[in-house]
Amino acid sequence: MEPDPSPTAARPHPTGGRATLRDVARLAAVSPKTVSRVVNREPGVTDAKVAAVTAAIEKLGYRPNFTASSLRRANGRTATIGAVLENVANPFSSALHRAMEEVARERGVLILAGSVDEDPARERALISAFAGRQVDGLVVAPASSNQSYLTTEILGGTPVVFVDRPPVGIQADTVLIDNRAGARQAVGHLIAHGHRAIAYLGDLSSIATAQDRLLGYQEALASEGIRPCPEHIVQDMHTEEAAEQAVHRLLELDSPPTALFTAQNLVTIGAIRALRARHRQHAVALVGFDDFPLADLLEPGVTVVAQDPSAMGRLAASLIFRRLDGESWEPAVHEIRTQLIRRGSGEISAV
Amino acid sequence: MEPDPSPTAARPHPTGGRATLRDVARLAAVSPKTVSRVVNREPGVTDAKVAAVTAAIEKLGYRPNFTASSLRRANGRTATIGAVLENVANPFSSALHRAMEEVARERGVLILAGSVDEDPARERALISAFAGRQVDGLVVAPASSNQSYLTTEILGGTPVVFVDRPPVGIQADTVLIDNRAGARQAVGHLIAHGHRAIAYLGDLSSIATAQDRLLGYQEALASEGIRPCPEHIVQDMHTEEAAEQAVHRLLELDSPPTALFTAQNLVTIGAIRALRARHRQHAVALVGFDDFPLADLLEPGVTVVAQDPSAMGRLAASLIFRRLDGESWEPAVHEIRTQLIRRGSGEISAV
DNA sequence: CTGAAAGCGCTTACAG
DNA sequence: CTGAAAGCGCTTACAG
Repeated sequence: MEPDPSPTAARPHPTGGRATLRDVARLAAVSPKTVSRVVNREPGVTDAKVAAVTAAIEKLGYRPNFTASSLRRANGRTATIGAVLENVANPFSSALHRAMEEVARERGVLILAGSVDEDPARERALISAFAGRQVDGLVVAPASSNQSYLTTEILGGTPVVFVDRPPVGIQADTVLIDNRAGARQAVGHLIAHGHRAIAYLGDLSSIATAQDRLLGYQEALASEGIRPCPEHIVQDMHTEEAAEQAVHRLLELDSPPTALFTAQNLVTIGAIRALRARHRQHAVALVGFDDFPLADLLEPGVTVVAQDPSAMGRLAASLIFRRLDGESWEPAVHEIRTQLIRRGSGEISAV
Repeated sequence: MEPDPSPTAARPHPTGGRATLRDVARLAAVSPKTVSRVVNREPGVTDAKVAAVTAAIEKLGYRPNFTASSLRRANGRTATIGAVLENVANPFSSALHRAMEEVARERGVLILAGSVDEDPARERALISAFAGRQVDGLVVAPASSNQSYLTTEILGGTPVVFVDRPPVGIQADTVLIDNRAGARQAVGHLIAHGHRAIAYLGDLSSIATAQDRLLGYQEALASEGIRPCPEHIVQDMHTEEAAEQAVHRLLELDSPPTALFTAQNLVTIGAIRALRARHRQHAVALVGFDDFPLADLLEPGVTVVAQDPSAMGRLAASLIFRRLDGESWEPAVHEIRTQLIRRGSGEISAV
């Protein structure tokens, strides 16, 4: 049995489906080429024909098929770029997305976005789906351990920019936070407030940014001649709950830390929950990596090293567009600076 | 001057650009149709030809042009749906987006998303750009005052679902929060805690949801025989700052409210800032409409009437897909229930 | 099991 | 100023 057409789905056109440029041409009694001229606002069509074509377009409810035109058009551009994000719903990714959209909109370009959720298979599937839809460029926050499979796209002339994490096995423009410097800044701030027993709580150690933040932590301590207690370094937490448990365990140690450096968003939140549960939020210092909404409304306010996802997104998008405009340069790494925001939790002094 | 090709952009194919199905056919010494069969995993091709084609694909770095194939394919589907959101970076929109993505991914469908920012012109521009790219369906959180211009799309057979706000001037599936009932629930909760002087603080009165929330507020009061003080009703706030100012003014009235019903997210945050600044957060009760991250970590925790954007997004996407699968029904409004979450701020009793 | 011809909706490259 | 022919990369509808 044929599926019933929707009751509201009357067909304005006898052949079913939408009106085409040809239909408009027929109704306006001109050639397809003339309709094309009118649609694309090319000059040199008599007013009478423009009027006839416009009327026919109106009458048939004709909408140009941009997809078909880009197949034939000289540059073949689809005016679409793909954004491979960690998770469109998390504040960092969605700020990136929004900033890219802003830059893209000025050029009439749309964004196709998708979430990877740290799944390498999904990274590849998304990129392949985007490539299949002929995106003009690709902004990728990589999750897999190697992106050399993208060589084909880059060789084919599609600009690719990596954000947040560096690519492996391939050269391409990359927009990163200076994670090491940011972590040094955070930990240095705690040291300046008299802390020496500073714990590191970080995300999956497989993630490059987590590795860099741990490095920065170690460097900051080393530069002050502090040797971190191995028990104070906790890695591989990817949820609030894991971080919460870890902080509980840390505070039950014989020599608990007096300060925490929480190297990722969810880890920061989890740590705050644990401190709250123990009524220690005004006693144990905390600096988090990555800002989050309402951090200033908590008590104490949460001191963070803030990233600037909007700046990253804007830069990533503009690199894409500059390449599409024909500019050319050797792929480079762009590092966006972090900013320490003092709100209280990081200014608790060691006793 | 011709733009220089990027130094890394060597051309694997003599004609420049990417390899096509034809190139593969030539290299594998088969017809284009056979390559098409292999690419689409159609049965009935000899192993030898499959191997030859696969090798050629590999050698040339061939990627099928899905856009071109959908132009010719019987159903013409692009496996893409468009999401017209308020702002991809706000938590409500991004939760909607994410939920739609989840449903879409199961079917290999991608999401094209864009932000309207309450600008009617952008709503139309986005929808037109999506339609031009032949999206299979459209999920729209409308900002303009009339959506009848979408009639053409719906008549053309493109499923359209409205979310968060009802469409005007057109019949289509719509997924809403029960704003009136939610507001009644919030205000009823405050009344149950002894409050009679309850302020309403709401978003732009031009927005349908804001109107419904005000109605719910008025109904809840009326049902208890309470007549609201006109000065306690403040509308048309669209930023945190505006809400903050408004709360300051309310608390300086001769008869200030003892409780606040903040009918939107940013308004809630702004109100909390004002209460904090006056150290009144434990004295003035507050119930917000719409949940937000960390609401439970503030002091007091923020009592809210929560919407369920994930449920809305899932439902909206599945309605699109059911229509695409050929199901048919009269357009209907689906109301998703709200949920009161008690966290402290709403349980402060009137003195 | 395989392929030649036609065509999806549009633009290019011409010719008049 | 206008249009007929060819073709973008692919699939359809056939024929063998």
